[in-house]
Amino acid sequence: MSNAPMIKHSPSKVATIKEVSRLAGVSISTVSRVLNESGPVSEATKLKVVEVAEQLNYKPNLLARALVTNRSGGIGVSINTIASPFFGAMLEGIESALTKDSYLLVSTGWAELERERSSVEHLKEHADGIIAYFEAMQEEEIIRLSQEIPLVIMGRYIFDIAPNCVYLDNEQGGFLATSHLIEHGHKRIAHISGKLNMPDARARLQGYRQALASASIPYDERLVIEADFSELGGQRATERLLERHLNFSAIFAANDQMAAGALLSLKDKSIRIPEDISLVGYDDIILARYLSPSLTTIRQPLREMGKAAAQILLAQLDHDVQRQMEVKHKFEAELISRQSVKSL
Amino acid sequence: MSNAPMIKHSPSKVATIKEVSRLAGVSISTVSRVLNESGPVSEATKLKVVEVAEQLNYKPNLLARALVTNRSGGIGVSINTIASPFFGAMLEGIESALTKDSYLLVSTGWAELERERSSVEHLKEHADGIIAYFEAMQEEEIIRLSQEIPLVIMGRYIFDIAPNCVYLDNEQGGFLATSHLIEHGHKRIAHISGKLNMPDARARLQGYRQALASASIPYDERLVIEADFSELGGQRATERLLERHLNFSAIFAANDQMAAGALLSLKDKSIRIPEDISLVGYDDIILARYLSPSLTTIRQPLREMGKAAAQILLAQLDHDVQRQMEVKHKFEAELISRQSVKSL
DNA sequence: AATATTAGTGGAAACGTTTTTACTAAGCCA
DNA sequence: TGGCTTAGTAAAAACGTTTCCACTAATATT
Repeated sequence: MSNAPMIKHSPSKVATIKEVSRLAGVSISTVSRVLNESGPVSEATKLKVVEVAEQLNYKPNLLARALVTNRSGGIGVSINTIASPFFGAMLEGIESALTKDSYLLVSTGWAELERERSSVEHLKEHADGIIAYFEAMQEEEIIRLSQEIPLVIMGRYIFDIAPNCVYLDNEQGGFLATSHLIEHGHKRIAHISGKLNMPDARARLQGYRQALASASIPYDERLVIEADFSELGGQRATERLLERHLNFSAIFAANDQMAAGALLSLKDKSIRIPEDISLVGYDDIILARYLSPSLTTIRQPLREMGKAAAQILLAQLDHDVQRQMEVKHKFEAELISRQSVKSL
Repeated sequence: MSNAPMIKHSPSKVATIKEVSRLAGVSISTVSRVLNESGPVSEATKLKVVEVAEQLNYKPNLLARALVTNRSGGIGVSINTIASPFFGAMLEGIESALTKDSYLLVSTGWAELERERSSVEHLKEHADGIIAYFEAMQEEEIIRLSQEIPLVIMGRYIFDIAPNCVYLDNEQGGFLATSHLIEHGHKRIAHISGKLNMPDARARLQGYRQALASASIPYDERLVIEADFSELGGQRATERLLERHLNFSAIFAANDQMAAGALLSLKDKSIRIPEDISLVGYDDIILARYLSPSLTTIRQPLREMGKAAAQILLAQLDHDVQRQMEVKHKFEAELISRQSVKSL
């Protein structure tokens, strides 16, 4: 390393509005008016100012601007984890909706209450508004939080702050998945649910029950098992399910990761998919396409939802209630049919 | 929506340092000294100030602080895309190294020159320093950029700014992958490389050649084909490779996505893996574990590398050259052995 | 013709901090 | 005892903007 080159940082004195005003022979306020188009300026001075600004390569100091306008442009996003196709897609959607002078600020909460709290606390100090996917935090706390800073909640419907929620119709999604299996002749359908303290998990289970009911299939609670949305959880749940000897012909897992776990367990026991047991997941993460067999699943329009969340937040920051309402809040799930389901 | 509740934002006047000073009966500067421990203060006043600050729930306005210190705390990260296990892991590593008063600012460049430029241009205005993974941007431009703002480059070694590079020894990685195949008795080994204008791709190819040479296997350029790091590219490359009828028994693909594409192509032609052809990928993205057969691959310690990049940048921002040098810059690849390789 | 509006401009306040400078009183060394 | 350092504090400058206010000159309105 001793022969490694040293990097010289040219201090490169950046031009301030003051220098622009001096060189253009006008006042600071006039420069500001020209650059922000915030007041009447004669064509001649406008030209002059723009020319000088260009020549000096003047870039307004965003910190100074932020201080006086009390708007930094930061949009904070709090999610469970970054390295997941689920949140990744959401983030991409959010980023796609950002305006030129806003920027994306990411912080992870790891689905733990304390970390979700500190994540959001941190964002509160730096961002103008927050988009959050909370897993651990309870409604009451979220509502309180939304009184302190503009907040859009993803993946969850909370009545008190409904205009600030972007969510999937999970009941419809659960219904869709289960109906798909029923249409393929399945009657004994197991369900691996997520943690039932989460509204998402409850809604999917509800959709499952609805679909059964619509087809006049009796609900058997022994066919339903609660797991934790993780791959390992899916594995364990499947094993316990098999131990019950309930003779089911299909499984609907409340997310793809659990479905992947189920797949591993079944393969382990030499149970063939879809010949012996059909499998449906939920989320359509990238993985689903690559599993073998590829996984039939429910797709959430995550990018669109992320985009909507950002649009709602930006509208709210502009106090544009109209625009905020016009954005779509409730999204519909879609069934992606692949190879893990077979007709009985 | 007409019955949707309205959210009332309590303006919740936040306390300023001025009010703290008034209530504590001291000057503003004293408050600042207490809170930043930046000067001598008597025990008595210290206590008083802390008490009042606590009582008012005083939080310094970070924008004001940033203006005067000329440090926002923002760490900008420019990457190809967020929704990928590769960059996701990197981001997690970066986030893990951030201090309490720095925050993560993410922007995507989509591997296109223009977008990489605007991404970084945007970050320059908001962040104190930047960590970037550039795919399209050329060395010369990167070097110039690094003179304008503290910049750490990931996944690439650039001599002129070596102390600011965090990268994998890709030659060693290519060597590892190829040697693994050779150890399993393979002699005719094809290589699907990435775009060869990228140093990573060149280094991996170089490692491949080194391994062949070490085993005294002659290099056959017809066994090497250039693709673009994408799944589809891997598919096409495999098909072209097969058309050449070169009778190879193994493929080393320069990343997992191309390996996944190769897998699809081979399955399509009813070629069995690993019985007929062995396959090694590179990167160990999550996908690799789930492919069928699961993919033997080369792992980059992405989290560690992201963490190192952040540490280097933070050290540099603190003008701590010592600390900056102590962080590891060059990382070693590791072979992850799974089911896609079989002895001949 | 008198008055009200408006375009166009500059000066200065304000945003909420950190930091520099200046001052006082006390302790120390010679 | 007299000058020198130092702890402890306050006042004020500085950071670089936006925005409010005041002013002039020109134009429009009555």
